[in-house]
Amino acid sequence: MSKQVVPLAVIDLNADAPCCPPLAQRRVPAETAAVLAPAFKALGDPVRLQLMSMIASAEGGEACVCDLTPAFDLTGPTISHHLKTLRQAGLVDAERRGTWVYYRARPGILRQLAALLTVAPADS
Amino acid sequence: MSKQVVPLAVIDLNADAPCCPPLAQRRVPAETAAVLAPAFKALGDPVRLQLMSMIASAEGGEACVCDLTPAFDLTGPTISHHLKTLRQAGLVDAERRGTWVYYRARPGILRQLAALLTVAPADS
DNA sequence: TCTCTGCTTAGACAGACGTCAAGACAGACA
DNA sequence: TGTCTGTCTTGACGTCTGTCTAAGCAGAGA
Repeated sequence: MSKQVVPLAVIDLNADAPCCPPLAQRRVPAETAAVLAPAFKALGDPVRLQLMSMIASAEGGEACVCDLTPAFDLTGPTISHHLKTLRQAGLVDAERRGTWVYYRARPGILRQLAALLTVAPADS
Repeated sequence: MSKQVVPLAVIDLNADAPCCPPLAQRRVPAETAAVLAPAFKALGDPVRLQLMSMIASAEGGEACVCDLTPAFDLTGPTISHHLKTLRQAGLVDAERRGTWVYYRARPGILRQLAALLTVAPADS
């Protein structure tokens, strides 16, 4: 797992414009890879991928933990742990309002990742 | 790490057309998540992200292991291990020609992943 | 056939990850 | 204020991952 999350902020993960050219267009520099790989890693678990999707596709753009937890055969702490991983990867934001905690997706970084994976329309 | 790679082939990772609507549009079903998460996981390491980029952006669409290995401060077997991971995730293909082994990216699955991460242009 | 080069596989080890149980904390309501 | 509900944090345990060294396998050339 080559070390741990690098807290580099050289790349603005919240910017709307893609930070980097597509992966297939130019070689990704080591610094960029170190920043973006943790985000891919966070999406590399089926539970987190579904959580991310549930949050991003939720009405109003945010989802309550109380809605997320029952959707899985996992305990509350485990879901909380996965949500923390998504938060640390910069993929979601959390906010407590009263009893419940609400999670909201950060579209900026999703755009960065999508842009990086973009491939020319016809060359398969 | 929630078990191991699921060998499901319900989703055609080589199809050119996206298999699934964007993650932020509709909730990703468990089966889809189980198939696509390993691909994200494979990209979740800085070394593999760079390898993938070097292969996908190489002239002629393919890269020789002999060109990839010297680009990292890692031993040959370690690079070979990472390439195997990318291969098992369906992200690249390998072919031996004479003495050297060449790796080629599979644009289909990259398109699937990019499509899944696609976000509406303006909602951040 | 023999030897050399290049890549993969096998085995081992340290560290990270996924999961759970138990406890702590924050807010709502009587 | 006291209690209840709901969520997060902490600690522990088993498994997986990333890396290395050593060994094995496949072609090329003498």
